[in-house]
Amino acid sequence: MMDWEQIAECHKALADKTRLRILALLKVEELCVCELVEILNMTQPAVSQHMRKLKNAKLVKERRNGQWVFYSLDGSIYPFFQSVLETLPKMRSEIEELKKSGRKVVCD
Amino acid sequence: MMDWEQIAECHKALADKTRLRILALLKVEELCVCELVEILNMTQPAVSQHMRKLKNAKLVKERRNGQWVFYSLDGSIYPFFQSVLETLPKMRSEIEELKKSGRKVVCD
DNA sequence: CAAAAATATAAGTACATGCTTATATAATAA
DNA sequence: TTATTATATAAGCATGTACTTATATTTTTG
Repeated sequence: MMDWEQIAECHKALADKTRLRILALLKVEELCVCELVEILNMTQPAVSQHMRKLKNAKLVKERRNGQWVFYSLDGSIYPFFQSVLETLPKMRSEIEELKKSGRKVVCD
Repeated sequence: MMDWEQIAECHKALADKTRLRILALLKVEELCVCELVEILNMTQPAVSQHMRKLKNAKLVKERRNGQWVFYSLDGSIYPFFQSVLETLPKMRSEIEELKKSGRKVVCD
């Protein structure tokens, strides 16, 4: 069973418009920080700090590939996480824009 | 469809240990402020301020009966609210304690 | 190795949050 | 009507949050 503090921590991570948008973007596909910087039009440290909060709350996991760090959804420890994600507005078009602009990171 | 700001507001309301406990208590039955003050062992203004946040986020609704204001769960506008509630630790025993101590409010 | 690119961390600042105490409002009871 | 009980609101304060700019770390490339 989960304790009060941990459930509250999870909702603190969800209690910010920018982090909700990040989660909605990761629902489409994994993304690295520099891609999120482009899409969200925010500074790199601001995005990095949001990712740290999401990671500490165990809502995302990271995977390093070369110079990039790719983030993807996790959240499996919270039974309600999936249904929170389903409520978020769709962000597919923002990622399409990124691809069209040629700024999608391609590696491997 | 719900906007980012409103979803974030909802999670801000859920991002506090005390408010999560209040919701878990209201899952058992509707309660008035003075009962919550007893159970949570907090000052009355502190509880009132938490109830205002929950009400503004549309997670609870209020019903006045005489000098008491009874709060009960709402949250129907958020598709994920029910599954958030199901994750919360049980609080049935705390309300049993209140009844045994003779501090349960009886009216009508 | 030195330079470049991606990311993380640190310090500073403005604003939000959760409590406190004091006071206001509302309904009931004497 | 006056006192009592329940609740709400307001102001003040300590702490937390989300950004900023500056700098550190990590990996790749020449």
